[in-house]
Order: sequence, then C-alpha cells, then structure tokens
Amino acid sequence: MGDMKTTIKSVSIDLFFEKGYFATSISDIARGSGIQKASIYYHYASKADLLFRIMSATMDDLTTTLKERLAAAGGIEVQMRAAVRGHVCFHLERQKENFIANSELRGLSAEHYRAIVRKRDEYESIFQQLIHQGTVAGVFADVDVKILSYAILTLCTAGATWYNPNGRLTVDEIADIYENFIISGLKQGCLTPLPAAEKGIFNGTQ
Amino acid sequence: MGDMKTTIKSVSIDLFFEKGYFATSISDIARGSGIQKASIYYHYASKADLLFRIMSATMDDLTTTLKERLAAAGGIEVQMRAAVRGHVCFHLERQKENFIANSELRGLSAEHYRAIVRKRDEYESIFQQLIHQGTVAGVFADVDVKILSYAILTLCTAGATWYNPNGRLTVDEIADIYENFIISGLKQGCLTPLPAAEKGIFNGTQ
DNA sequence: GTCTATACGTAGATAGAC
DNA sequence: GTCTATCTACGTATAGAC
Repeated sequence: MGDMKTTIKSVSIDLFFEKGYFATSISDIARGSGIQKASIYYHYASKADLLFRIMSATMDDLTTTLKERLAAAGGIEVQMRAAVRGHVCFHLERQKENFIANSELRGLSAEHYRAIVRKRDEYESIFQQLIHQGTVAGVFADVDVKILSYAILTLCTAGATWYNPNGRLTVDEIADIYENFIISGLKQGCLTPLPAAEKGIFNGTQ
Repeated sequence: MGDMKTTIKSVSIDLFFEKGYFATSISDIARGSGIQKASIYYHYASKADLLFRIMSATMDDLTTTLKERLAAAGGIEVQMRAAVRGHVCFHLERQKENFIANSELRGLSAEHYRAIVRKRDEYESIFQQLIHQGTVAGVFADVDVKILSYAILTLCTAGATWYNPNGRLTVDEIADIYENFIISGLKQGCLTPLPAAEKGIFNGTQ
C-alpha cells in the first residue's frame, strides 16, 4: 500500500466501482492519488491498462482460491458446496474488484478482452465439470450443465452488486443461504425422485 | 417504427446494448438513424432523457406483465412458477432493453435514478410477498425472503447477459430449467424436512 | 423536422523541465 | 518520479437558416 503504483490502483478500484470505468477520468484518479494526471502515465501505460491489471489479478486470485478450496474437499456434494461458498465469499469480500471485473469488460482492448474471457472460461469449466460429475453420479438431478453453471455463477456474482458490508447479514450467513439454495436446486429432491438405487429410498413428494 | 422518434429510440437500444451508454455518442445514434446529430434534440431533450425513457418503459412493461400472469394463476407454488417464468421470458425476449435497464443506472440523473429504483422496488416487493406467503404456508422452506428475492431475480435477469437468440435452447426451455431450479431451491426438499402437518408425510432424506 | 455551423468543455495522452 | 504545459480529438448541446 506504500508505493504510488499501488495507491493508484487502489484509488482506481474505488472510483471504477463508484462511478464506472467510462465515467472515471484520469484526472479523477490523479486527484484521488494526490498527484498530477501526467504522473499516472509513469506507472501505467493507459487507463485501459489499469483496468486490465485490476481485472486480471482478480480473475487469477479467484481461480487460485477455488482450486485451493477444492483440493481440500472430498466428494461431489462437498466439493460443490465448497465451490459455491468460495465463489460467494470471494465476491463479497472483494466486492469492488469483482463488480468491476463483471461489468467493465467493454473497456478492454480486443486482446485484453480475450485474455479475461479465457480466464473466466477456465473458471467456469471447473464448475461445469463438477455439475457434470454430480449428474452422472446421481448426486444431482439430470440438469443442463451449461445453463446451470451460468445460473449458479451469475447468481453468486450478483451478490457483489447488492451486498452491503454494513448490512444485516455477514458474508458467511449469506454463503450459507446460497449454498443451500443452490444444492437444493441441483438435487431437485422435491420435484424429480432420484433413482432408487442411488438414494436407497424414494422421495415421498410427487 | 415508422416515425423518426421511434427509430432513434430503437437505434439507441441497439447501440446502448452493444457498446454501452457512455461509449455511445449522439453522433453514433444520429448515424444509425440516418440524420444529423442536432436533429436528435428535436425529439429528445438529451442523451440521458433517451436512456430514461428506454428504462422506464421497460420497467413498466415488466411489472404489467407480472401482474397479468399472477392474476391468471392460483396457489402459491403456481404463482411463483408463473412469476419466474414471466421474469425469464421477458428478460430473454426483450434482452437488449433489459440488459440496459440493469447495467446503465449510472447514466441517469438523480431524480430519474430514484424513479427507476422505485419501479424496481415495487416489482421486487411482489416477489418478496410471494416468497413470504410461501414460507408461512409451508410450501417453501423457511428461507430468508430478502436474500432469496435478490437471488431469484438477479439469477433470471442475468439471462439477458449471456442469452443467445440463435443458441441451442429456446426461451421456453430455459424458462423450464430456471423454474425447476428455483422452486427446488425454495422448497429445499432434500435438505430440511417440511413440517409433517403441512406435507402430510416426511421427506425421507435426512 | 432537418440542416449547417459552432460553442465550450473535457477527455486521454505526450513533451520536456526539474 | 513528479511536475507544468500543451496537443489533439471528441463529447454534448445550442443557434439559427431553410
């Protein structure tokens, strides 16, 4: 946090989150950082460069966190719970960067855009593998993998839009709610009974 | 579609969706409409005025659609299914306007912002009432009404981000998937057994 | 209703002194 | 590393002719 390069990045995150990338000017960032706007260009090549570095670091950390959590979890349901919890917590704890990473893709150049989308796709594919394995194993209902992965991820990601750090619930409490909601949605226990062989018993409903 | 005022609005929806509100200039809109940029101001007071009219009309239509669907449905689960289906279909069928309405709030003036948020709150409260009624009646598990309403709405809304009209699935197929996922998530049949008095039987799982 | 012309501000970025 | 000064381009919006 000490050096100016870090300060500029930190100020940019705050401003991009509050006002949006396009509405934030280099002058705004300079003012927030306590320097003249020309000095920004000593540390960063352009405004788009700043945006890309923020997004790129966020995506890298997100995937690293997920892989760590999955390595420590065994069994498909437990892994999916860990993945969902990790996704929610990461997005709420680093709300601003995640909000930016999900809403300012249009500020990127073509190459940078591709780089970020590649990272996002890699992250999504981990969730898709988990869902696929769960359906094959009969732990989850026979759901559409692609649509459900988008649903689960955007659902949790949206938390970064409305989350209030001073609000009624803690990050862990919100993660609990999402975890149960999503696992129930994947199992669909009250809608379609799972094969008797898998569950041992039929679900009474329906 | 015949008059210039409608053309300008339609072109603006396309451009705001593709490039974003801030990245779209009045010159872009004029070029797309086949007139000079000064002529835009004969029809609309400002760029922000255009944005507000697009958002406002979209929100009004959204709420009207929901109320119509609910009036035709009986029973809490059936009503929730109708509400979810309506929300999904509206967002996919009018993808561009809905994407704009959910991502460009920062382009609005303070008063216009308040007006749109008021409309959104009214819409959300209908969902919150449904969830609350469902939990009281025991049709749904004892879930957190606020968080679940945000979850359900943002989940479906996000469809407008990734939906491809030429993609693998139809709007109705996607609506089916979302409906089952959400109803399962609200019932949580495979996680927490509902009160025996309400269901008549216990759910076998757990 | 649509045009041409233009006012006026501010944007991102660079040059070169210190 | 940070500054002052400046370039160049483009933004929204208006004035006034037709």
